[in-house]
Amino acid sequence: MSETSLKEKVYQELSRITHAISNPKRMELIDILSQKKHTVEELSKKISISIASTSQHLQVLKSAKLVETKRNGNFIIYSISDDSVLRLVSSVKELGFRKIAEIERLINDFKSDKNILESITLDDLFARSKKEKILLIDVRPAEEYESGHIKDAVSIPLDQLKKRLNELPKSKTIVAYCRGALCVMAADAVKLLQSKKFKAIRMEDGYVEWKLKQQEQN
Amino acid sequence: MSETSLKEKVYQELSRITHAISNPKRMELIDILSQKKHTVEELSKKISISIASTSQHLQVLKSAKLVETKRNGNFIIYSISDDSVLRLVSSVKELGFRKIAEIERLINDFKSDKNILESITLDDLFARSKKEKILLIDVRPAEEYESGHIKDAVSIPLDQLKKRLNELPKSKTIVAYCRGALCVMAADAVKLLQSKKFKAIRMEDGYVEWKLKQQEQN
DNA sequence: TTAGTATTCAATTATTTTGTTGAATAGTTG
DNA sequence: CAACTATTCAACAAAATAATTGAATACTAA
Repeated sequence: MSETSLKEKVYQELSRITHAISNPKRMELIDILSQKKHTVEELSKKISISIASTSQHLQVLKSAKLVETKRNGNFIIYSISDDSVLRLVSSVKELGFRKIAEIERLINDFKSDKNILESITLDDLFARSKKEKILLIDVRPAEEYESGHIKDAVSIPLDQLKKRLNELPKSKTIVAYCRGALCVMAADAVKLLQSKKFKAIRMEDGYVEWKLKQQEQN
Repeated sequence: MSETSLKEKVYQELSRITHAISNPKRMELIDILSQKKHTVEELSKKISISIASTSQHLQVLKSAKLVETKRNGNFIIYSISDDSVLRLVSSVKELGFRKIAEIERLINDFKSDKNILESITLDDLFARSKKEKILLIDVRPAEEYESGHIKDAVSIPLDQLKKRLNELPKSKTIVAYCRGALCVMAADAVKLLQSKKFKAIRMEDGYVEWKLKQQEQN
């Protein structure tokens, strides 16, 4: 009797974790925080709901220990609490991208809307970098790069790319990445570069995927 | 505009997956199905709610593509749809066992209630099996063993153990496993064996954990 | 075809969740 | 200390969820 009760409590606690990301806005919050720390106000703007609502969502995430807070001056900064959260989200995405026809359809629509053609994965990048000279560029906003980036990547935020083309070599293949499969910045960068006769290609994996891969190998 | 809308739809679909396991009963269903296929009626008994409710929960899981069905005679058999579901659940548990104080407390209560003392992990098992002679026994019900088991494990369901002690050697270390960290059968087996002067120890990982580990290595 | 049975559907009720607005709070900074 | 401000709390309405019971369905098997 007390046995089943204990068991039920454990399932209850476990489902509290998944409950925390069972809401689209909270899932989006976690995804945004995976890239970089943010204040409540910033997050509220990004997910387009009121500050009070955002705060409530963040508290759900916090009570499930998925995010943590730190004060900085007047602001409270939210961040992902642990890399195991990244793994959790990554496995949800894996399942979603693989099994849910609706998501596959959405991603294909997204790609064709944006004229996203060829792309490589992290594994492809490693393989190619052994055979040819590659320049890896991170086209996310500079703050996100500073908060963490793939080894050997150079920061060239998308909005600076046009002005900084002279920094880039025509002899190397340029690989651009941003926030992952659903981010359009790297594709835009590649389109610009290709129109200027650079050898450029998009990588669909981002910093988070690289970080998780690093850990696997240790 | 259509960009954010697409993004929102993706988060909505992703959260549908986590929503599916954001309920204790459904989490338990997935956990039960991780061991073995079941009919609706069997599942209903195991989670102690009505058949109609169980059916409805199963349909939520099915629409999120976490489980799938197959007819067998009069019965409809539910099973986990894909190993990526096991990975998802495993990452939820990892996060839960690591970060949620409440779960840690519950597990410790559980262990002390059951007098569960020493236990080893799969990694420990591999290491020890190179140094000494080990007999690995699977004490789950025979059906679960038949549905899948750790390589080289011998099936001795807990309720048969007493009668089959003569099959077991006193020279080897006996390692018993069942369904994982929250399953008490292996602990009971070890207690019985130790009282009969066997060298016995419990392994906290189960078949699911082993299966996921196998895949990692390929 | 008919009887039988496992499962699903429908309708209902109690409970929980989401998002809003406006007030309260806590902590910083001058 | 006092003013300021980012964040959280409280109260509410609308919507969604979980579980039950009883009826309907879909399939099997004789």
